[in-house]
Amino acid sequence: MKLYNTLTGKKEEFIPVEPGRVKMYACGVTVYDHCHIGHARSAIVFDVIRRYLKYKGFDITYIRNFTDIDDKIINKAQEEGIPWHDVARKYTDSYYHDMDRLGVGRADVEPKATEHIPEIIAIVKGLIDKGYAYEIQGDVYFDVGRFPGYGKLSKRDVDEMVAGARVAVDQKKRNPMDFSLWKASKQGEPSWESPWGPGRPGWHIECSAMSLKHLGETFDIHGGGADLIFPHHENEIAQTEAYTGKPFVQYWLHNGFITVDKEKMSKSLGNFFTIQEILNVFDAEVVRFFLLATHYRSPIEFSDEQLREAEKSIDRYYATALRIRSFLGQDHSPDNPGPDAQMLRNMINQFSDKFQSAMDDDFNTALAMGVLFELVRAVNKYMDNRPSGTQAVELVTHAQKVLDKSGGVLHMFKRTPEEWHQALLAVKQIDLTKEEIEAKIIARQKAREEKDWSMADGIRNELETKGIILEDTKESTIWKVKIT
RNA sequence: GGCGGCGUACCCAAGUGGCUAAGGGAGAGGUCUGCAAAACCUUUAUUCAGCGGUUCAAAUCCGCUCGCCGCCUCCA
Repeated sequence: MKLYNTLTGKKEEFIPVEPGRVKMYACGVTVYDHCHIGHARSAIVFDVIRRYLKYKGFDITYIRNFTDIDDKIINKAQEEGIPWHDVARKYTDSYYHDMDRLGVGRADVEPKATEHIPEIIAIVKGLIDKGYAYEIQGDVYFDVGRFPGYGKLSKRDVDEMVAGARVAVDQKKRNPMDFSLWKASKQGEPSWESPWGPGRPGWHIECSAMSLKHLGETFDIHGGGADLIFPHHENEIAQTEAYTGKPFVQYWLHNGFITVDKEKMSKSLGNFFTIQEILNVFDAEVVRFFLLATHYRSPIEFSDEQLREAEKSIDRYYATALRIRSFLGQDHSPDNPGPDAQMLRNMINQFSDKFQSAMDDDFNTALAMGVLFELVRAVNKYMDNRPSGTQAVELVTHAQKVLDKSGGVLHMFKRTPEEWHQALLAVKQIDLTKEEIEAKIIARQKAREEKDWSMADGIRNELETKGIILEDTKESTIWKVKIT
């Protein structure tokens, strides 16, 4: 298995520190607002990576943190006139609500910064003792000049950064690049007692404290959005390695951004769509598909059109799933494996290898989904010839199994076709119940038996104007939500 | 200014040295169907932003040019 390591700038063979075990940490969110689709991307990408590593048989420990104390949370608390911890709780709840809907699994440990204050203080103290940090008027800064590897992740040179610095230099710092480990609290701000007086953690130290506590000094994978490379992850490396004297992380993984009109979606530009907004119009699985149809490091342009295409693809999958089920439920007395049996058998045999080699290549979910849809087409083609008999049943059952298994890794295609259409009924706000539709189908069926085509077509057209498509098969008539 | 990345068909998107350049959407034609829809088949890139180079061989490596984006400030 190869993965692209930001630290080396290359795809590398994945060798965990401890054979068979993977320790992974992904930066979560600062809980000061609702999550947007960019947060969803990061969460889903690492969710899939986690699931795939598990599928490969690794014993994985996955940590994803919450930053629950921060300037933005304090500001939000002032804006809303509520205590800061209520802000944190409110948006933590919102995060869970969104992620549960998107099928993002809970991490093994989901630590919060405020639950690790003693650990944070211990590290800050240790860094001061070792001469890597200094205290001024209750603030503690990391002395970047003392850490020779500074810039190795983001490929930056400290002197050049200082020369090009766009941010006002804090006079208290020895070096403009030095960053906060501990911040003295102002009057009325949340604070914790520390050897440097009342204060709160700096911006990066929490991740060091939490990963150290839950994963140890050196672990395998650390992930997050590409915007965290600098300064967040660079600073994490500096403070953690300075503190432990050991390598911090083996593989750094960073997901690309979501763009709108080619520009990065971000809070400051205001060009973002919250997860809730999108889930009002599209099913969660559509969002998941949309995000996984592109390699995780590439930018994704956000658009309704792309989401609609994702919706069509999923619909195609469930249409096939329905066909498979009805095929398997049929009478299979004549033994006729059909002309494409060998072709399908070959496809199935190759499928798992192709799927895995796609995923093994830096988690290429886009390619993996291509492989999946190749098999979908092959199964449809096979069933088109109306094969029958035990061999045919065995083949189609096998195809269904391998599709299910790889769908499980992506955490998609888990529902029944009925559940999918039921979900679409809700999300498209179609003013018909399943029962009403089924009653119409029965009425139409009667008309069809009487060869009253105008009546039958009238019912079909009536449903179509309401967004429901009818499809007549040999066995029955099925309904689907119209996708445009 | 420094560093990094991207540019593949009408659209989205895999492919990073060598079999016919995946897959999806859209369009066109066909099979099937009471008619449809779905499904399937055929079709849409002798070509991968442009130019030059390396090589027996390049979309893939190197150089230059053009265009776009990201990070350098909180940011997934």
